[in-house]
Amino acid sequence: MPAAQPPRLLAVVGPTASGKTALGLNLAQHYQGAVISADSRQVYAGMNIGTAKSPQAWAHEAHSPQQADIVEGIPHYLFNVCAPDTRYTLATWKADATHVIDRLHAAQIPALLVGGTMLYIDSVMFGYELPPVPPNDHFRQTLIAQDTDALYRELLTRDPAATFVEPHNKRRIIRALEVMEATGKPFSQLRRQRVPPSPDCWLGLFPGWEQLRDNVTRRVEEMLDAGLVEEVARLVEYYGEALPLLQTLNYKQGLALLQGQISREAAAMSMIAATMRYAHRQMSWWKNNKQIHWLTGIEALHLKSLD
RNA sequence: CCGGCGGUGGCAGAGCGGCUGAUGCGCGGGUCUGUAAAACCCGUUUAGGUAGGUUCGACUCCUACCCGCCGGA
Repeated sequence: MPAAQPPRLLAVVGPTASGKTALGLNLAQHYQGAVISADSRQVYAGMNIGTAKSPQAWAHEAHSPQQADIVEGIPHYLFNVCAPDTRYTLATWKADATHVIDRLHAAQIPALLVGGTMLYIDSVMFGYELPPVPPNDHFRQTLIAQDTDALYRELLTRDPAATFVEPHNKRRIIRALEVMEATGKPFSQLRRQRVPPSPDCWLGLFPGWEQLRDNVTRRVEEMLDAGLVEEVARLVEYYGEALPLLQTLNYKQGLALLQGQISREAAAMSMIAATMRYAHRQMSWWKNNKQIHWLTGIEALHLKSLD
């Protein structure tokens, strides 16, 4: 629970369409804080409607990560910080978020980490120390053609403790090999390095599956009405239909709709199903985090009187 | 009305006269340290239109009927 003392760093998590954006905004207004979006897709300029960005934060041009978009008077960081054809990963986000948090703390401004990208939030809240190994496209390309089983055997040969890497998850196996290639150290060792869990507060918002489905259903219609297909058309025009980000939830269906492959009704149904699936994965992740104080939507409405 | 083709799990869709009837999707659960709205793993408990027949044994062969699609009168 938020105390009378303003938090330095508060994570507001919850599945997509749970209402956490509104909750985060309310809390930020209450504490006179700033919001940092912890969302792997909202970082992209030009991906506005399908990522459920607040209309006030819609943008087609990227700006500096240190610059905030203002929503209802509250600074929101890490929206629109790169173009859809650039690589922006966990490490990029963590570095940007850390800089913003440091600056906010220096100015005594509470930072509210609001978003649904589980790994991103954990990276900051648990202080992940990521191996300083940027993606090596050449290295990856040479391995991607190889047999997954052979790559896995090589991984275990080089690092017998790396059994937490799943045998068929080629992407992760290659990443582990990439890190070892660059550092010469076992991947399992590097992964364990982390600072003690942050004492800061976690707030979770989950209104229940039925309510969530209602929210999602409504939001999908709103996205289509707001011009999701036009947004997709714009992305296709600028970056081509092979843009990997077009495989993102909502954009994938928007593309199919744009190309006349499915009806609007079918697109909406598919969007709802995909979003609910994502929500399940999110909840599955947070289930293990005992630090989260879970709220339902109704409790969240009364938060202002809780301090 | 005649002829042809087809009816398999929630959906799509294979093989086979006898061994647990694939596989994909969906659904449920899970993993997670540089693609994470990604990637990967596990599960989904007696699924063969109906009625007969042939056979030691039929989802598989035969007959009739029902239903669907195509073509012809």
